[in-house]
Amino acid sequence: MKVAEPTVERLVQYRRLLDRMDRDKVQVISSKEIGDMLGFKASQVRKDLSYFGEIGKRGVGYNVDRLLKHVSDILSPPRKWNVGLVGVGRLGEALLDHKAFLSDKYEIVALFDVSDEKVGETFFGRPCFHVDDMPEKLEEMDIEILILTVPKDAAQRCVDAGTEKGQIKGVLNFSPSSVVAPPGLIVYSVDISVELEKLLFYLKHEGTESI
Amino acid sequence: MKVAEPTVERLVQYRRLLDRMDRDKVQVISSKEIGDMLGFKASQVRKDLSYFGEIGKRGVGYNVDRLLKHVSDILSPPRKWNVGLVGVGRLGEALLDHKAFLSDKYEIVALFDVSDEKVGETFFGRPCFHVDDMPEKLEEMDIEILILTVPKDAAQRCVDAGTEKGQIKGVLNFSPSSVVAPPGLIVYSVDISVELEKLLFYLKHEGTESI
DNA sequence: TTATGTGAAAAGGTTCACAGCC
DNA sequence: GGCTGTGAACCTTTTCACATAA
Repeated sequence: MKVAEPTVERLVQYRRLLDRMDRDKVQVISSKEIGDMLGFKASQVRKDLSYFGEIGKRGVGYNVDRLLKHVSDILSPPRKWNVGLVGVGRLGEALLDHKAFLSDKYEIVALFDVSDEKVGETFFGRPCFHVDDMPEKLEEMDIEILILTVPKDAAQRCVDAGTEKGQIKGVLNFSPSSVVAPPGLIVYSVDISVELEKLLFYLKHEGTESI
Repeated sequence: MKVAEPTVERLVQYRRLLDRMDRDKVQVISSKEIGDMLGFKASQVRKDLSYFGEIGKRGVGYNVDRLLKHVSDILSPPRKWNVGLVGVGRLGEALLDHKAFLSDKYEIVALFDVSDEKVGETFFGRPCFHVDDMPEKLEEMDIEILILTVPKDAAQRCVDAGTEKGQIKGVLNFSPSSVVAPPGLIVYSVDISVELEKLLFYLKHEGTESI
Protein backbone atom coordinates (compact mmCIF):
# COMPACT_ATOMS: atom_id res chain seq x y z
CA MET A 1 0.00 0.00 0.00
CA LYS A 2 1.24 3.44 -0.95
CA VAL A 3 1.23 6.04 1.81
CA ALA A 4 1.84 9.72 1.16
CA GLU A 5 4.86 11.28 2.81
CA PRO A 6 2.96 13.97 4.72
CA THR A 7 0.74 11.21 6.12
CA VAL A 8 3.75 9.27 7.44
CA GLU A 9 5.10 12.42 9.02
CA ARG A 10 1.84 12.96 10.87
CA LEU A 11 1.55 9.29 11.85
CA VAL A 12 4.87 9.56 13.65
CA GLN A 13 3.53 12.53 15.56
CA TYR A 14 0.26 10.78 16.37
CA ARG A 15 2.21 7.91 17.86
CA ARG A 16 4.29 10.19 20.01
CA LEU A 17 1.20 11.97 21.28
CA LEU A 18 -0.73 8.75 21.86
CA ASP A 19 2.20 7.30 23.74
CA ARG A 20 2.13 10.23 26.12
CA MET A 21 -1.67 10.08 26.45
CA ASP A 22 -1.46 6.39 27.20
CA ARG A 23 1.11 6.95 29.93
CA ASP A 24 -1.13 9.68 31.34
CA LYS A 25 -3.94 7.12 31.50
CA VAL A 26 -6.12 8.92 28.97
CA GLN A 27 -8.51 6.31 27.57
CA VAL A 28 -10.40 8.01 24.77
CA ILE A 29 -9.43 10.83 22.43
CA SER A 30 -11.19 12.55 19.51
CA SER A 31 -9.80 13.64 16.17
CA LYS A 32 -10.42 17.23 17.19
CA GLU A 33 -8.40 16.86 20.37
CA ILE A 34 -5.51 15.26 18.49
CA GLY A 35 -5.66 17.96 15.85
CA ASP A 36 -5.69 20.81 18.33
CA MET A 37 -2.67 19.42 20.15
CA LEU A 38 -0.61 18.88 17.02
CA GLY A 39 -1.84 21.74 14.89
CA PHE A 40 -3.81 19.77 12.28
CA LYS A 41 -7.45 19.93 11.20
CA ALA A 42 -9.70 17.25 12.70
CA SER A 43 -10.70 16.10 9.21
CA GLN A 44 -7.04 15.62 8.37
CA VAL A 45 -6.53 13.46 11.43
CA ARG A 46 -9.57 11.33 10.57
CA LYS A 47 -8.43 10.83 7.00
CA ASP A 48 -4.99 9.74 8.14
CA LEU A 49 -6.30 7.35 10.76
CA SER A 50 -9.04 5.81 8.65
CA TYR A 51 -6.54 5.09 5.92
CA PHE A 52 -5.60 1.79 7.50
CA GLY A 53 -9.06 0.62 8.51
CA GLU A 54 -11.89 1.76 10.78
CA ILE A 55 -10.39 2.09 14.20
CA GLY A 56 -12.50 4.75 15.93
CA LYS A 57 -16.01 4.55 17.33
CA ARG A 58 -18.55 6.94 15.85
CA GLY A 59 -20.05 9.26 18.41
CA VAL A 60 -17.28 8.36 20.86
CA GLY A 61 -13.76 8.81 19.52
CA TYR A 62 -10.64 6.67 19.49
CA ASN A 63 -9.51 4.29 22.20
CA VAL A 64 -6.00 5.55 22.96
CA ASP A 65 -4.49 2.18 23.76
CA ARG A 66 -5.96 0.52 20.68
CA LEU A 67 -5.07 3.41 18.37
CA LEU A 68 -1.51 3.52 19.69
CA LYS A 69 -1.03 -0.16 18.90
CA HIS A 70 -2.57 0.34 15.48
CA VAL A 71 -0.35 3.31 14.54
CA SER A 72 2.71 1.58 15.96
CA ASP A 73 2.02 -1.48 13.83
CA ILE A 74 1.79 0.66 10.72
CA LEU A 75 5.08 2.42 11.46
CA SER A 76 7.14 -0.38 12.91
CA PRO A 77 9.81 -1.83 10.69
CA PRO A 78 9.79 -5.62 10.42
CA ARG A 79 13.26 -5.87 11.90
CA LYS A 80 16.02 -3.87 13.52
CA TRP A 81 18.36 -1.80 11.38
CA ASN A 82 22.03 -1.15 11.94
CA VAL A 83 23.03 2.46 11.43
CA GLY A 84 26.43 4.04 10.79
CA LEU A 85 27.14 7.67 11.64
CA VAL A 86 29.72 9.49 9.56
CA GLY A 87 31.36 12.60 10.96
CA VAL A 88 31.99 12.67 14.71
CA GLY A 89 31.89 16.44 15.11
CA ARG A 90 29.68 18.44 17.40
CA LEU A 91 26.52 17.68 15.49
CA GLY A 92 27.38 14.00 15.25
CA GLU A 93 27.98 13.81 18.99
CA ALA A 94 24.75 15.67 19.65
CA LEU A 95 22.86 13.07 17.64
CA LEU A 96 24.66 10.19 19.35
CA ASP A 97 23.47 11.59 22.64
CA HIS A 98 19.99 12.38 21.33
CA LYS A 99 17.18 10.58 23.12
CA ALA A 100 15.29 10.22 19.85
CA PHE A 101 18.00 7.90 18.69
CA LEU A 102 17.35 5.45 21.49
CA SER A 103 15.03 3.00 19.84
CA ASP A 104 14.53 -0.70 19.51
CA LYS A 105 14.10 -0.33 15.76
CA TYR A 106 17.56 0.91 14.92
CA GLU A 107 20.93 1.22 16.55
CA ILE A 108 23.99 3.27 15.72
CA VAL A 109 26.62 0.52 15.74
CA ALA A 110 29.61 2.27 14.17
CA LEU A 111 31.09 5.70 13.66
CA PHE A 112 33.33 6.93 10.88
CA ASP A 113 35.65 9.91 10.73
CA VAL A 114 38.83 11.08 9.02
CA SER A 115 40.56 12.45 12.11
CA ASP A 116 43.40 10.32 13.51
CA GLU A 117 42.44 11.48 16.98
CA LYS A 118 38.98 9.96 16.65
CA VAL A 119 39.65 6.79 14.68
CA GLY A 120 40.23 3.91 17.09
CA GLU A 121 38.43 5.63 19.95
CA THR A 122 34.91 4.92 21.18
CA PHE A 123 32.20 7.57 21.60
CA PHE A 124 29.13 6.83 23.69
CA GLY A 125 30.13 3.20 23.47
CA ARG A 126 30.44 3.08 19.68
CA PRO A 127 33.73 2.37 17.91
CA CYS A 128 35.03 4.88 15.39
CA PHE A 129 36.64 3.68 12.15
CA HIS A 130 38.35 5.51 9.33
CA VAL A 131 36.17 6.69 6.47
CA ASP A 132 38.50 4.90 4.05
CA ASP A 133 37.46 1.58 5.59
CA MET A 134 33.75 2.25 5.16
CA PRO A 135 32.93 -0.16 2.33
CA GLU A 136 34.40 -3.13 4.21
CA LYS A 137 33.15 -2.16 7.68
CA LEU A 138 29.62 -1.46 6.47
CA GLU A 139 29.43 -4.90 4.90
CA GLU A 140 31.06 -6.62 7.86
CA MET A 141 28.72 -4.97 10.39
CA ASP A 142 25.61 -5.30 8.25
CA ILE A 143 24.96 -1.55 8.21
CA GLU A 144 22.19 -0.45 5.86
CA ILE A 145 21.53 3.12 6.97
CA LEU A 146 23.94 6.05 7.10
CA ILE A 147 23.58 9.29 9.02
CA LEU A 148 25.81 11.99 7.57
CA THR A 149 27.01 14.77 9.84
CA VAL A 150 29.96 15.73 7.69
CA PRO A 151 31.05 18.99 6.01
CA LYS A 152 29.31 19.70 2.72
CA ASP A 153 32.20 18.66 0.50
CA ALA A 154 32.34 15.19 2.07
CA ALA A 155 28.68 14.18 1.76
CA GLN A 156 28.79 12.87 -1.78
CA ARG A 157 31.91 10.79 -1.12
CA CYS A 158 30.18 9.17 1.86
CA VAL A 159 27.19 8.19 -0.24
CA ASP A 160 29.52 6.79 -2.89
CA ALA A 161 31.45 4.79 -0.29
CA GLY A 162 28.20 3.49 1.15
CA THR A 163 26.88 2.30 -2.17
CA GLU A 164 30.17 0.85 -3.38
CA LYS A 165 29.23 -2.61 -2.23
CA GLY A 166 25.56 -1.82 -2.63
CA GLN A 167 24.26 -2.53 0.83
CA ILE A 168 23.25 0.97 1.98
CA LYS A 169 19.50 1.44 1.55
CA GLY A 170 18.87 4.76 3.25
CA VAL A 171 20.73 7.96 4.07
CA LEU A 172 19.83 10.75 6.45
CA ASN A 173 21.90 13.71 5.34
CA PHE A 174 22.50 16.58 7.77
CA SER A 175 25.17 18.23 5.67
CA PRO A 176 24.29 21.44 3.85
CA SER A 177 24.55 19.93 0.39
CA SER A 178 22.55 17.86 -2.05
CA VAL A 179 23.77 14.40 -2.93
CA VAL A 180 23.18 12.41 -6.09
CA ALA A 181 21.93 8.93 -5.25
CA PRO A 182 21.49 5.85 -7.40
CA PRO A 183 17.86 4.80 -7.93
CA GLY A 184 16.57 2.72 -5.06
CA LEU A 185 18.61 4.52 -2.43
CA ILE A 186 16.38 6.69 -0.24
CA VAL A 187 17.95 9.97 0.83
CA TYR A 188 16.35 12.35 3.29
CA SER A 189 18.01 15.67 3.89
CA VAL A 190 17.69 17.83 6.96
CA ASP A 191 19.27 21.13 6.13
CA ILE A 192 19.40 23.23 9.24
CA SER A 193 20.41 26.46 7.58
CA VAL A 194 17.72 26.12 4.92
CA GLU A 195 15.11 25.96 7.65
CA LEU A 196 16.37 29.16 9.22
CA GLU A 197 16.47 30.85 5.82
CA LYS A 198 12.87 29.86 5.14
CA LEU A 199 11.86 31.29 8.49
CA LEU A 200 13.65 34.54 7.71
CA PHE A 201 11.95 34.74 4.33
CA TYR A 202 8.47 34.51 5.75
CA LEU A 203 9.40 36.84 8.59
CA LYS A 204 10.49 39.38 6.02
CA HIS A 205 7.29 38.96 4.10
CA GLU A 206 5.24 39.22 7.27
CA GLY A 207 3.42 36.01 6.51
CA THR A 208 1.08 34.35 8.93
CA GLU A 209 2.03 30.77 8.19
CA SER A 210 2.65 28.40 11.05
CA ILE A 211 3.96 24.91 10.53
CA MET B 1 3.58 38.51 -3.35
CA LYS B 2 2.83 35.04 -2.06
CA VAL B 3 5.60 32.47 -2.56
CA ALA B 4 5.05 28.77 -1.97
CA GLU B 5 7.14 27.15 0.74
CA PRO B 6 8.76 24.53 -1.52
CA THR B 7 9.78 27.35 -3.84
CA VAL B 8 11.55 29.21 -1.03
CA GLU B 9 13.30 26.01 -0.02
CA ARG B 10 14.61 25.58 -3.54
CA LEU B 11 15.58 29.24 -3.86
CA VAL B 12 17.85 28.86 -0.85
CA GLN B 13 19.51 25.93 -2.57
CA TYR B 14 19.84 27.78 -5.87
CA ARG B 15 21.61 30.58 -4.08
CA ARG B 16 24.04 28.23 -2.39
CA LEU B 17 24.83 26.54 -5.71
CA LEU B 18 25.16 29.84 -7.60
CA ASP B 19 27.44 31.18 -4.93
CA ARG B 20 29.76 28.23 -5.48
CA MET B 21 29.52 28.51 -9.28
CA ASP B 22 30.32 32.20 -9.05
CA ARG B 23 33.40 31.54 -6.94
CA ASP B 24 34.43 28.88 -9.47
CA LYS B 25 34.19 31.55 -12.18
CA VAL B 26 31.34 29.84 -14.02
CA GLN B 27 29.61 32.54 -16.06
CA VAL B 28 26.55 30.90 -17.56
CA ILE B 29 24.35 28.05 -16.35
CA SER B 30 21.20 26.41 -17.72
CA SER B 31 18.09 25.30 -15.87
CA LYS B 32 18.97 21.71 -16.75
CA GLU B 33 22.44 21.99 -15.21
CA ILE B 34 21.02 23.50 -12.03
CA GLY B 35 18.36 20.83 -11.88
CA ASP B 36 20.79 17.96 -12.37
CA MET B 37 23.04 19.22 -9.62
CA LEU B 38 20.28 19.71 -7.08
CA GLY B 39 17.93 16.90 -8.07
CA PHE B 40 15.10 18.98 -9.56
CA LYS B 41 13.49 18.97 -13.01
CA ALA B 42 14.66 21.70 -15.37
CA SER B 43 11.07 22.90 -15.78
CA GLN B 44 10.80 23.24 -12.02
CA VAL B 45 13.93 25.37 -11.92
CA ARG B 46 12.65 27.61 -14.71
CA LYS B 47 9.29 28.08 -13.03
CA ASP B 48 10.94 29.03 -9.75
CA LEU B 49 13.36 31.45 -11.35
CA SER B 50 10.87 33.10 -13.68
CA TYR B 51 8.52 33.73 -10.79
CA PHE B 52 10.23 37.00 -9.97
CA GLY B 53 10.74 38.28 -13.53
CA GLU B 54 12.52 37.24 -16.69
CA ILE B 55 16.15 36.86 -15.74
CA GLY B 56 17.50 34.26 -18.17
CA LYS B 57 18.38 34.57 -21.83
CA ARG B 58 16.51 32.27 -24.22
CA GLY B 59 18.80 30.05 -26.16
CA VAL B 60 21.64 30.82 -23.76
CA GLY B 61 20.83 30.24 -20.10
CA TYR B 62 21.30 32.26 -16.95
CA ASN B 63 24.17 34.60 -16.17
CA VAL B 64 25.45 33.21 -12.88
CA ASP B 65 26.49 36.53 -11.40
CA ARG B 66 23.23 38.24 -12.32
CA LEU B 67 21.07 35.32 -11.18
CA LEU B 68 22.90 35.10 -7.88
CA LYS B 69 22.24 38.77 -7.17
CA HIS B 70 18.62 38.30 -8.18
CA VAL B 71 18.00 35.29 -5.98
CA SER B 72 19.88 36.91 -3.09
CA ASP B 73 17.69 39.99 -3.37
CA ILE B 74 14.57 37.87 -3.19
CA LEU B 75 15.77 36.01 -0.12
CA SER B 76 17.57 38.73 1.77
CA PRO B 77 15.81 40.15 4.77
CA PRO B 78 15.65 43.95 4.84
CA ARG B 79 17.61 44.08 8.07
CA LYS B 80 19.60 41.99 10.50
CA TRP B 81 17.77 39.89 13.08
CA ASN B 82 18.85 39.14 16.62
CA VAL B 83 18.43 35.52 17.58
CA GLY B 84 18.27 33.85 20.99
CA LEU B 85 19.14 30.18 21.48
CA VAL B 86 17.43 28.33 24.30
CA GLY B 87 19.00 25.15 25.65
CA VAL B 88 22.79 25.01 25.70
CA GLY B 89 23.11 21.23 25.45
CA ARG B 90 25.02 19.25 22.87
CA LEU B 91 22.67 20.14 20.05
CA GLY B 92 22.64 23.80 21.03
CA GLU B 93 26.42 23.90 21.06
CA ALA B 94 26.57 22.13 17.72
CA LEU B 95 24.35 24.81 16.21
CA LEU B 96 26.37 27.61 17.82
CA ASP B 97 29.42 26.20 16.11
CA HIS B 98 27.58 25.53 12.83
CA LYS B 99 28.97 27.39 9.84
CA ALA B 100 25.46 27.83 8.48
CA PHE B 101 24.74 30.09 11.40
CA LEU B 102 27.48 32.50 10.40
CA SER B 103 25.56 35.05 8.41
CA ASP B 104 25.25 38.77 8.07
CA LYS B 105 21.47 38.46 8.19
CA TYR B 106 21.12 37.15 11.69
CA GLU B 107 23.21 36.74 14.79
CA ILE B 108 22.80 34.62 17.87
CA VAL B 109 23.25 37.29 20.54
CA ALA B 110 22.11 35.49 23.68
CA LEU B 111 21.77 32.01 25.13
CA PHE B 112 19.32 30.76 27.73
CA ASP B 113 19.45 27.72 29.97
CA VAL B 114 18.19 26.49 33.33
CA SER B 115 21.49 25.05 34.57
CA ASP B 116 23.31 27.06 37.22
CA GLU B 117 26.57 25.89 35.73
CA LYS B 118 25.79 27.49 32.39
CA VAL B 119 23.99 30.68 33.42
CA GLY B 120 26.52 33.50 33.71
CA GLU B 121 29.05 31.77 31.46
CA THR B 122 29.76 32.57 27.84
CA PHE B 123 29.74 29.99 25.02
CA PHE B 124 31.34 30.78 21.69
CA GLY B 125 31.36 34.38 22.80
CA ARG B 126 27.66 34.55 23.67
CA PRO B 127 26.40 35.20 27.21
CA CYS B 128 24.07 32.70 28.81
CA PHE B 129 21.12 33.90 30.88
CA HIS B 130 18.54 32.07 32.94
CA VAL B 131 15.37 31.00 31.18
CA ASP B 132 13.35 32.75 33.88
CA ASP B 133 14.78 36.07 32.72
CA MET B 134 13.81 35.52 29.08
CA PRO B 135 10.93 37.98 28.75
CA GLU B 136 13.06 40.89 30.01
CA LYS B 137 16.28 39.91 28.25
CA LEU B 138 14.57 39.33 24.92
CA GLU B 139 13.04 42.78 25.06
CA GLU B 140 16.25 44.41 26.26
CA MET B 141 18.36 42.79 23.55
CA ASP B 142 15.81 43.24 20.80
CA ILE B 143 15.60 39.51 20.06
CA GLU B 144 12.85 38.53 17.65
CA ILE B 145 13.79 34.96 16.74
CA LEU B 146 14.23 31.95 19.04
CA ILE B 147 16.02 28.71 18.32
CA LEU B 148 14.84 25.97 20.67
CA THR B 149 17.22 23.12 21.44
CA VAL B 150 15.49 22.12 24.64
CA PRO B 151 13.92 18.87 25.88
CA LYS B 152 10.40 18.27 24.62
CA ASP B 153 8.65 19.27 27.83
CA ALA B 154 10.30 22.68 27.84
CA ALA B 155 9.49 23.81 24.29
CA GLN B 156 6.03 25.17 24.94
CA ARG B 157 7.18 27.13 27.98
CA CYS B 158 9.90 28.76 25.88
CA VAL B 159 7.39 29.86 23.25
CA ASP B 160 5.13 31.23 25.98
CA ALA B 161 8.03 33.12 27.56
CA GLY B 162 9.00 34.48 24.16
CA THR B 163 5.55 35.77 23.36
CA GLU B 164 4.85 37.14 26.83
CA LYS B 165 5.92 40.61 25.82
CA GLY B 166 4.99 39.95 22.24
CA GLN B 167 8.23 40.62 20.45
CA ILE B 168 9.14 37.12 19.22
CA LYS B 169 8.17 36.78 15.56
CA GLY B 170 9.69 33.44 14.61
CA VAL B 171 10.72 30.19 16.25
CA LEU B 172 12.90 27.39 14.93
CA ASN B 173 12.03 24.39 17.07
CA PHE B 174 14.48 21.48 17.24
CA SER B 175 12.75 19.78 20.14
CA PRO B 176 10.75 16.63 19.45
CA SER B 177 7.40 18.19 20.25
CA SER B 178 4.75 20.38 18.67
CA VAL B 179 4.11 23.79 20.10
CA VAL B 180 0.95 25.84 20.02
CA ALA B 181 1.67 29.34 18.76
CA PRO B 182 -0.46 32.46 18.71
CA PRO B 183 -1.50 33.63 15.24
CA GLY B 184 1.19 35.68 13.56
CA LEU B 185 4.06 33.79 15.17
CA ILE B 186 5.84 31.64 12.60
CA VAL B 187 7.07 28.31 13.92
CA TYR B 188 9.24 25.93 11.92
CA SER B 189 10.00 22.56 13.39
CA VAL B 190 12.96 20.37 12.55
CA ASP B 191 12.24 17.05 14.13
CA ILE B 192 15.28 14.86 13.79
CA SER B 193 13.68 11.66 14.96
CA VAL B 194 10.66 12.12 12.69
CA GLU B 195 12.98 12.27 9.70
CA LEU B 196 14.63 9.01 10.69
CA GLU B 197 11.23 7.40 11.26
CA LYS B 198 10.07 8.47 7.82
CA LEU B 199 13.18 6.99 6.31
CA LEU B 200 12.58 3.72 8.14
CA PHE B 201 8.99 3.63 6.97
CA TYR B 202 9.89 3.87 3.31
CA LEU B 203 12.78 1.47 3.80
CA LYS B 204 10.32 -1.03 5.19
CA HIS B 205 8.01 -0.51 2.28
CA GLU B 206 10.88 -0.85 -0.16
CA GLY B 207 9.91 2.36 -1.91
CA THR B 208 12.01 4.07 -4.52
CA GLU B 209 11.49 7.61 -3.35
CA SER B 210 14.45 9.91 -3.18
CA ILE B 211 14.21 13.42 -1.84
C1' DT C 1 -26.52 14.10 20.01
C1' DT C 2 -21.83 13.35 19.07
C1' DA C 3 -17.93 12.01 16.50
C1' DT C 4 -16.18 8.90 12.83
C1' DG C 5 -15.44 7.60 7.84
C1' DT C 6 -15.43 9.04 3.21
C1' DG C 7 -16.70 10.57 -1.47
C1' DA C 8 -16.46 15.00 -3.72
C1' DA C 9 -14.61 19.55 -4.19
C1' DA C 10 -10.98 22.66 -3.58
C1' DA C 11 -6.36 23.99 -3.08
C1' DG C 12 -1.62 23.48 -3.82
C1' DG C 13 2.38 21.97 -6.58
C1' DT C 14 4.69 19.84 -10.41
C1' DT C 15 5.36 18.61 -15.11
C1' DC C 16 4.37 19.10 -19.90
C1' DA C 17 4.58 21.16 -24.22
C1' DC C 18 5.36 24.61 -27.02
C1' DA C 19 5.64 29.58 -28.29
C1' DG C 20 9.08 33.07 -28.16
C1' DC C 21 13.61 34.85 -28.28
C1' DC C 22 18.71 34.49 -28.60
C1' DG D 1 19.51 24.89 -32.97
C1' DG D 2 19.12 25.81 -28.03
C1' DC D 3 17.15 27.31 -23.89
C1' DT D 4 13.85 30.27 -21.41
C1' DG D 5 9.06 31.58 -19.94
C1' DT D 6 4.49 30.08 -19.19
C1' DG D 7 -0.44 28.54 -19.73
C1' DA D 8 -2.57 24.17 -19.44
C1' DA D 9 -2.73 19.56 -17.83
C1' DC D 10 -1.75 16.66 -14.37
C1' DC D 11 -0.98 14.88 -9.90
C1' DT D 12 -1.01 15.24 -4.84
C1' DT D 13 -2.85 16.69 -0.61
C1' DT D 14 -6.20 19.09 2.17
C1' DT D 15 -10.75 20.46 3.36
C1' DC D 16 -15.62 20.12 3.15
C1' DA D 17 -19.99 18.16 3.95
C1' DC D 18 -22.78 14.76 5.18
C1' DA D 19 -24.18 9.83 5.64
C1' DT D 20 -23.46 6.58 9.20
C1' DA D 21 -23.04 4.47 13.60
C1' DA D 22 -22.67 4.50 18.84
